[in-house]
Amino acid sequence: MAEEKTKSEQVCPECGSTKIVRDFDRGELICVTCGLVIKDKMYDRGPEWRAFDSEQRDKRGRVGAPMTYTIHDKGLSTIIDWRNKDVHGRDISPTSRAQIYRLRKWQRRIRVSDAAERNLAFAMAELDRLSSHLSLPRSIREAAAMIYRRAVEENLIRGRSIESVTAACLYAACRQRGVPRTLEEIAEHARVDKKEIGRSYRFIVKELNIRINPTNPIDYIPRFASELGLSSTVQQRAIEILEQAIHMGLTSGRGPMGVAAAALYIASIEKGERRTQRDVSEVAKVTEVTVRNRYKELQEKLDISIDV
DNA sequence: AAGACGAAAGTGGTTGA
DNA sequence: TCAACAACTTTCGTCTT
Repeated sequence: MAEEKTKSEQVCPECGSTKIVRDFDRGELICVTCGLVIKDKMYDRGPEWRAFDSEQRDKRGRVGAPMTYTIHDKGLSTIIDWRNKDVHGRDISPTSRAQIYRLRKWQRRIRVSDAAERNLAFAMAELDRLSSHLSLPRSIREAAAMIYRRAVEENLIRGRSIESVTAACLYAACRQRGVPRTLEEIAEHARVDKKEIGRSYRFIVKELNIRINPTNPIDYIPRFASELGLSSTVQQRAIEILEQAIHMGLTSGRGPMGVAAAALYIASIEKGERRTQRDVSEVAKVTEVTVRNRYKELQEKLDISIDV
């Protein structure tokens, strides 16, 4: 996983350090000194052009998914009808008739590629919208776009909505790069439900032979920890616990988010920054019961005792 | 009163015949 | 295609702090 990092001018609220890097892969700002995740929302704001006066601004003021692309042709394409008559109803001479035939032929071709283009344009816009809402870095978008194009080439879109497929591609890209975004989070911003996205996802992954590693619970730790306002000490400990758990095979078959939540819960108590099961379960999007079951399990198998 | 606990029944997805 | 299955959820009553 490539980690692009650049300096920024921000000051860490935790330790006052100015050594803050931007992790584009995860869409997070991270303090190097104390490990605090400062902000995990890096929205892609606005367009890439600059406007130098108000007239230009008005002309270029559209940002986001161009919804009109969904409407067939926007009514702009030329129509050459099948009759060999000109606008006055007179017959067309044989010489120009041949020309008209050629025109018809090309028009048919153009219309087809037009539809494909429109499809792609809509899909890309949707991809941009989604990844921006989810604060995903460019690299993920590119990866998702690549997958989408392959899906189009292999005719995998037929029978599925563009929206569900784009969401599925995005999720696949996230999984591939180990960037922690859950299917649920993607579904929140997509206009399709989770089930539908999941179905498209499985289909595409299978058909395109995309190799995907099982989700690593450790990937979730920084994000969950920062949402819970936990220190880097706790994070470290949680990761330690998870490494042991993975080593002992306690994570296979378990939902990665449940395990991550449990590890954080234990770590938070150990380090005297206790969070309730409910708080932890909320950010991990699992139930308290699951957190309980997982943490009991970890506690037993790893021989961790918590004195309260 | 809030948090933690655990039992029991229900849900959606995977697997193997 | 169907049934068995494990993980997870929902719900709810009880105990603890």
